[in-house]
Amino acid sequence: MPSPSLTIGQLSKRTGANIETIRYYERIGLLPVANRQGRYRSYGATDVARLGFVRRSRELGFSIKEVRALLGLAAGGHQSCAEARDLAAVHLHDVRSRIADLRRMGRALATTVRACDAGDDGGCPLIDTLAGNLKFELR
Amino acid sequence: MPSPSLTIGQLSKRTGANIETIRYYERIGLLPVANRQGRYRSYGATDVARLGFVRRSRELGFSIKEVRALLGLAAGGHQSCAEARDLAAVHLHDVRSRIADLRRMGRALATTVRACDAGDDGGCPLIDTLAGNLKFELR
DNA sequence: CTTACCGTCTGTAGCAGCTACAGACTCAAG
DNA sequence: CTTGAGTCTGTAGCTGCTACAGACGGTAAG
Repeated sequence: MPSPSLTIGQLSKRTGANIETIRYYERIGLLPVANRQGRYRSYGATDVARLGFVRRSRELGFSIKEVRALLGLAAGGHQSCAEARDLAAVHLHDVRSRIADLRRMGRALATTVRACDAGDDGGCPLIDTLAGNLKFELR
Repeated sequence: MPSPSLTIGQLSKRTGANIETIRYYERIGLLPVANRQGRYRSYGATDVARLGFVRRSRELGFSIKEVRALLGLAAGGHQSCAEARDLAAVHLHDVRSRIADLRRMGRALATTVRACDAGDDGGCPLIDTLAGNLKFELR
């Protein structure tokens, strides 16, 4: 049997991707220009798979550019795996440094919030910190 | 003595904020419209302080909107501290959930990268995962 | 005096990655 | 026949900058 054809709305529900996002992906060439049934876009199993790939990649934090590369590699053969691996490794490194940044922020925020809760002295610890009265160091 | 007046370039160096960013902040009303010496913007101690406040807030990950609020609260009196604290607490919560997201990504990435390194079977673990062949779960 | 160079000015456009319309259409149910 | 849901295209908006282009100002060397 031929793959059952989905409307954009059905594809959206099936993949969790927003309709506007799907059209956006088509516009930027991340998804191929969809087949039409009349004037409506019509999707099959391949489209579901490709969009799923994109969604999962995005959920792992890959940029659109990286997703493009991954899609290319997915189509390629054996040694594509090494390239994909490297792409992921670089991205992982990036994710880890973003975590480190956020943790630094989190620590500074927690410190000042706690100081505010203690509410001991005159002045607001948070605002004083932001104002540069370095009772609490930012980093 | 009057506060020594700085050019935008000097202010930029002193605060670490990019020149274009300073003008951008002025445009969006985060900084007041600067005084002029002739046609050039001229900054004093208050400006250095205010921009410093903004920069530190941004480094803690507060959005522009939140920075606006914090600036307002900084000008306010005693009970502003509670509001500022709450703002920071909400933001901290947000930071922590972003960390959690990133950690999830990081784990999934690390798993697949390791699987790629092991390089046992046919097929690329990373690409297979993205393709939805769930040998390795994403979350 | 001229030329060169630096800094500044305004205004606008671009980046990522969507999201949100407006206004027109198609199609099926009631 | 009408109504409502879904879809279509095209464009503009969001956040927080960053990057020009093209003009002007001030200083210093030749």
